Amino acid sequence: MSKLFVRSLSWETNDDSLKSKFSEFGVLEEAVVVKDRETGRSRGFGFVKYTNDNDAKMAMDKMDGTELDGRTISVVIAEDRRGGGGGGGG
DNA sequence: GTTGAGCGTT
Repeated sequence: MSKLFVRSLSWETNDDSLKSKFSEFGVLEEAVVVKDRETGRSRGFGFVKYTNDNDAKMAMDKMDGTELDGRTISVVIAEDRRGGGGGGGG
């Protein structure tokens, strides 16, 4: 499993816009843009998960530093924040 | 009608 954390996203960037762009580097298992739960606006960052670890690194290396919707985005390996990790912590 | 560092929700 390879999850990527996209930062510096434009306010107009949506899940579809993000996917449409990253989908060119590999098959996206999930591409979503974190938005405010109240208003629903984009918080400026999103997540992208690839079905292949290689594709993830490719996109991360390729997309990172590029421009999206007019804003230079940053792509980095996202950490597993949600979920305490199956099997209980040690 | 706004804002700008960061790791989300079923």
